[in-house]
Amino acid sequence: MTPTTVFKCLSDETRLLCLLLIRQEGELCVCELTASLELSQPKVSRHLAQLKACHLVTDRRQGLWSFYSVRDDLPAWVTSVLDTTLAGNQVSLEPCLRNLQAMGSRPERQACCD
Amino acid sequence: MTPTTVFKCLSDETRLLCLLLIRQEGELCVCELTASLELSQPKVSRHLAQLKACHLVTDRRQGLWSFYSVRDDLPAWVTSVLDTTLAGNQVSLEPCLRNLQAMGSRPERQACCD
DNA sequence: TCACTATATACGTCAATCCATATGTAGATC
DNA sequence: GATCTACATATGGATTGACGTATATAGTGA
Repeated sequence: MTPTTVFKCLSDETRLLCLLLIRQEGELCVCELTASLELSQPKVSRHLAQLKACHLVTDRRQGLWSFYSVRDDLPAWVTSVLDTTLAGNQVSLEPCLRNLQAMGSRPERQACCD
Repeated sequence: MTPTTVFKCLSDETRLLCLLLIRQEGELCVCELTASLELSQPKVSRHLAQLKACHLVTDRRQGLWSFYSVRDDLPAWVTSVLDTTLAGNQVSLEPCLRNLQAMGSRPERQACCD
């Protein structure tokens, strides 16, 4: 996991917002992210696939939903970069979080067995 | 200064290494960076121009040399991201730092008046 | 089995980005 | 002024990357 690879993942707005939202909420599924970001499903899905290919997130399947979360085995500096970015940019997440709150029927999480 | 803009700057290996080396050494000129990274002068110069356009570095002219340093008025989270990345990736700087040491006549710094 | 929902991927297109090479500019020295 | 050094920028080509649209897959429930 080279710094360049990591930053390339964070250099696209859709991917960065997905990652920060997932980090903030702990776990989110694709439909929550599309509602939150007001983006098309294929677009979100494609970027999540990239985040997964770069080993920044993992997914687990529960029924119809794919829940994504930030990997817990990341190098310390990567986690630190993520959390610092999250803390320093809460403002840009606010509209997304509002959309998430306003979302009708968010899928229920079951006890996870990743 | 949006996170996406910053990470786009850090997502190219040449730019990232330039930035980390500059941060580590405090101040470096173009010829020191080209020697350190073993890259062509136009390539280094072009990436430095991008870092400057993104407001991550400043330059000062001293005689023939242009000295670049990381801006000291960056948002706190940006500085933190930079220093965390630097601390977590010392290994990848080692060969560059060796080249820098081995460089023949490094330009002398004069008392700066940026 | 059939329909429905959530998600993933394939394809073609367009824009952004990086590079090498060549050339321009500015300061220093003779 | 002529020349040299350090640095900056312009150009054109090649690669990468993001997108919308269409389609495939997989799980659910009637």
